[in-house]
Order: sequence, then C-alpha cells, then structure tokens
Amino acid sequence: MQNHPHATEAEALLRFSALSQETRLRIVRLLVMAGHEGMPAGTIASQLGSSDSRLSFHLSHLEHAGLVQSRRDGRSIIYSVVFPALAALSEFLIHDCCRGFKENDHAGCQPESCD
Amino acid sequence: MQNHPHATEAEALLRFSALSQETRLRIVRLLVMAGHEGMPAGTIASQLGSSDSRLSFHLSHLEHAGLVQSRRDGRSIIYSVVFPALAALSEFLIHDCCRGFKENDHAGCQPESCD
DNA sequence: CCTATATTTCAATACTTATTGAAATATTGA
DNA sequence: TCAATATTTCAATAAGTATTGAAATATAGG
Repeated sequence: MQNHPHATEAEALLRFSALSQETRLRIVRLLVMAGHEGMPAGTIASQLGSSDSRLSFHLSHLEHAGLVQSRRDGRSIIYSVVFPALAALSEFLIHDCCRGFKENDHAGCQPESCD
Repeated sequence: MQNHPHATEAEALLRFSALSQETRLRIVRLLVMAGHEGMPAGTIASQLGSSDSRLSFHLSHLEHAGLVQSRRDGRSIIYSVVFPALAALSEFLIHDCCRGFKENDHAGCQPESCD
C-alpha cells in the first residue's frame, strides 16, 4: 500500500456491506480476474448462474458502493472493478489492525499479523 | 502481510457482513485501539452510547465471525480483537486486488493501488 | 423502421437482521 | 446467603435487503 487516503467510516461501511453478500462477493472476484477490461453484465450473469435482473440489482449495488464501474459498449454494459477502492478498503483494515495501531503505541497487534 | 492463509470465501462473507454495521464497525475500531488488553462489554457500551443488550448482540455477532474474542475477568467480560482475523481479511482483499491479479498476468491493477 | 438482443426497472413477496425493554444468569463482596 | 453489579437472553416489533418474473428502456443490424 502506498499513498491512498483511507476510506471514511461511511465509505467502509457501504463497501463492507456491498461485499457481505455471496453473489456480490463472487461478482467482485470474477471482475478482478477480468481486469480493467471488465466483463459484460450478461456474461457475469451466466458465469454465476444468476438471472439478469438479479445480477443487475447486485451490480448497481456494487457500483453505488464505488467498488465497480460500468461503461457501455454497443448493446452491452461492461462492468469492471475499481481497484483503488478495493485497495483503500484493504488499507482501512490494515491501518486499524497494524499501522494505526503501532502509531498509537499499543502493543496488541501480533507481529506476524502485520505487514 | 506475511504467511497467513487467506480467509475462505465463507469466512470472508461472514466477516464482511459483521463489519457492515455501524455499531459493529465502531466496536472493532474501539477494540483495536484497546489492544490485546481489550475492554469490558459495559465500557464499550458506554463509549458507544448503546444499551448493554444491543452491544451484547453485536459483540456476539462479531465473536461468531471470529473478529473478536472474550474472556471473563471477575464480573466483567473483556472483549478484544482477533488481530490475525483482521489481517487475513485484509489479505483476502489485497490478494484479489493486486497479488492474485498480478499472478494471473492481468494488467488491470493500477500499480499505485498495490503493495 | 422493425425485430432481436442486452440490460434495467418495478412491484410483490419473502427473508434476514436490528432494536427494545424486561427477565434471566453469573459473579462478587459484605 | 443477600444485594449489587455485569452481562446475556428472549420475544415482540421494526427496519432493511434479496428474489422473482414481467414490463420498460436502449442499442444495433437487417
């Protein structure tokens, strides 16, 4: 991790909430594998075996949380992960777990859990 | 991050879900600051301005998710964060965002978002 | 311009989760 | 053992979230 600002508590909440649903977590993992090129909504739906409307619901949930973004390509809407958002969320946890903890001179963080 | 196994998808889901509630996210952050020494349930409740029963509900939710642990000390139950669990969850995201991504030879991860 | 394709929207229903306050449990110290 | 303290449990209610299928919107190509 480098110089990303941490997510605010409200952002973190929104994003944890977005990731706390099986279909959405799978969407994110699938889109991570697809890279910045992304994947059309319909392809995601068939890969995950979900209906289009169900996927659309979860995709807009993820987009609202800032974890994915979309662009139109012809008839398709291509979704892709917003990598900095994932990174910032990681950092939010890491900060709380280790970095911020050390900065505050507490000793509760077990060394092997940090960095 | 070092040699922690990643959380499984089911674990990650349980933990993201636990973190996706305002009171619980605040509990975790408060307990992180308290270090391995932890904090009695009642103190957490008064710091967060919540009722005891409400806090108890959220604390057992967090404990069930493996994010906090408890021990009895006299009349009090002391709660503390399970740091390796937080670290593993971070790693779950980091892996998906950057490491696993690079390993799979995709180019979507923006360099400044990784490590 | 008409039809097929891709996706979203919507309303109804079902499901899950949170809040409240009162009662129950457990521990301590007098 | 009794009263006080600390916390949990429980049932009722309230609030939030997901699923379904049908209808609506948007784009593309013949």
